[in-house]
Amino acid sequence: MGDQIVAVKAKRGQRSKESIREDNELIILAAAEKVFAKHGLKGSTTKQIADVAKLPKSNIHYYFHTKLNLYRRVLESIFVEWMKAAEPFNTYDEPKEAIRFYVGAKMDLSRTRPFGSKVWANEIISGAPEMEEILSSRLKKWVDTCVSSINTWVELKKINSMGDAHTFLYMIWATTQHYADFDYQLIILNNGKKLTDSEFEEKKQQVIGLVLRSVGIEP
Amino acid sequence: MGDQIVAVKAKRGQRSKESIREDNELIILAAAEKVFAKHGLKGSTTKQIADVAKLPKSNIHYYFHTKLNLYRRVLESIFVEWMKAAEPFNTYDEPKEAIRFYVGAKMDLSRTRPFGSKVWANEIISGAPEMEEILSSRLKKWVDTCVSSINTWVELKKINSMGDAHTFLYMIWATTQHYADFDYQLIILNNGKKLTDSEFEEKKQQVIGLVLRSVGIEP
DNA sequence: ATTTAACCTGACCAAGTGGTCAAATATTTT
DNA sequence: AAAATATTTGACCACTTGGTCAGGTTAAAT
Repeated sequence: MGDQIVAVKAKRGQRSKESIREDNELIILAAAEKVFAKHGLKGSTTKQIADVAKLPKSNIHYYFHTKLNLYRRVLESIFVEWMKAAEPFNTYDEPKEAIRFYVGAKMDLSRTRPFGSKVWANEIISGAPEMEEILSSRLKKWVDTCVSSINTWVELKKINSMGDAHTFLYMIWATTQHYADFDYQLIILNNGKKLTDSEFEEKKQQVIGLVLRSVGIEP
Repeated sequence: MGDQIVAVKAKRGQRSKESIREDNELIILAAAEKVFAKHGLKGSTTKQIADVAKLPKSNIHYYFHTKLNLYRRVLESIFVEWMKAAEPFNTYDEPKEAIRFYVGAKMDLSRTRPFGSKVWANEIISGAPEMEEILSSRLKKWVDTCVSSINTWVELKKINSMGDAHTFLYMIWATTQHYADFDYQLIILNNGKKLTDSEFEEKKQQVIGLVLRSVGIEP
C-alpha cells in the first residue's frame, strides 16, 4: 500500500484539479483506515495519518476538515464493501450455496481488507457512537431479510434449527472476522508465520465446512 | 461497579495501610479495565481512569506509576481468568462434555466480564505489542495441548475432522467473545434491548448446539 | 495575459497529555 | 509521644493534540 501511495504521488506534475482531489482523498482514506485500525478513533492522531499518507498534516485537514469527519468516511466505505459481500445470501436459494459463498466472501474480505474490519471492530467495541444510525437502519434491515431466509430454510427442513437465526449469523460474522481482527494473534500462534495464500484458502474451506455442518449440511 | 467503588470508599476512616493499598488497587484496576475496554491503551487517559475510580489522577500514578504499567496489570489479570475458564478442555475426556463446559464457561465470561474481553481484543487488534510474550509462551502452550486433545478425538472418531484443529478452536473463541466485544452491536440489532439473564442462557445453549454440531456431535 | 478558484503548507495556538514533586495528612513503629 | 513510614493531592511542566490561517503555488476560466 505504501508503494501505491508513492506511485501515485510520483507521477505528479501535470494533473487536473479533479484528479488531484480524487487521488489525495484515496491516499488519505487508505492511510486513515490503516491508522484507525491500529489505534481507534481516539488513539489515532492526524499526524500519524499524515505521515502514513506522506502528506503534511494541514493537507489532511484541507480535504477532510476534521478527524471525526475522516473517520466517518472510512466507516462508510467499509460498510459499503461489506454489504456488497453480503449479497450471496439473497441471490442463492439453496442454503448450501448461499452459506458457502457468503462465508467465502467474508473470509476473502478478512484477507484483503483486514484494516477495514479492525476499524469496524474498534468502533463497535467502543460503543458504536458514530455508527448507531448505520447499524439500526441499514444493517438491521439486511439482518432481518437474512434471518427470514434462514428461517425459511429451517421450515423447509433444509437445515437444522438453531433456535434463533441470529445466533447462526453472529457465528458466521465472528468466525470470519476473527481472521482479520485477530490476525496478529493467529500469526503468533502459528509460530510467527503468516498464512500463505494457499494455506488461507485451505482455512477458508475448513471454516465453510464447520459452518455448514453446524446446521447439519454435509459439505 | 460504580456503586462498588462508592461503597468501598465510604467505609473509610480507620483502615490498615495494607487494606488501603489492596482496596485502591482493585478500584483502580476495575476502573482501568472499563476505560481501556472503551478506548484502548493509546486512546485512554489517566484522567478518565481517575474519574471513573473517583480518585485524583496523582493517586493512580502513586499506585501504578505509569499508564503502561497499569495496562499490563489489567491484561495479566484478564489472562489469568481466561486460563481458569479454559480448564474444562483438559478435565473432561468426552468431547461432548469438554466442549459443552468450555463454550459455556467462555460465554459466561463474556457475560460477566465483557470489559476484560474488550481490552484483550483491543490489544490484539493493535498488534499485541504488550502481549506478545504471554501469547507466544503461555497461550501457545495451552493451545498446543488443546489441539492434541481435539486431534485425539478425531482419531477415535468421536468427532468429525475439520482439517486443522486450530480452525475449530478459533471458531469457539470468536463466537463466544463476540458476545462481549460486539455487545453494543447485538443490542442495537436486538431493537435496543439488552438480553435478560434467561435469554442469554438460551443463547448460550444455542451456541453450544451449533459448536457441537459443527463437529458432528448431536447435542 | 490576467483573473479566479482550487490546492498546498509552515507557523501557530489553545487545550489536553503523562508524569513529577513537595507539602500535608494518616497510620505504624519505636 | 515522637520518629518513621505510607498515603493523598494540588500545583506544575514539557510535550503532544486537533485545528486554524495567511500567504504561497498551480491549474482553469475569462
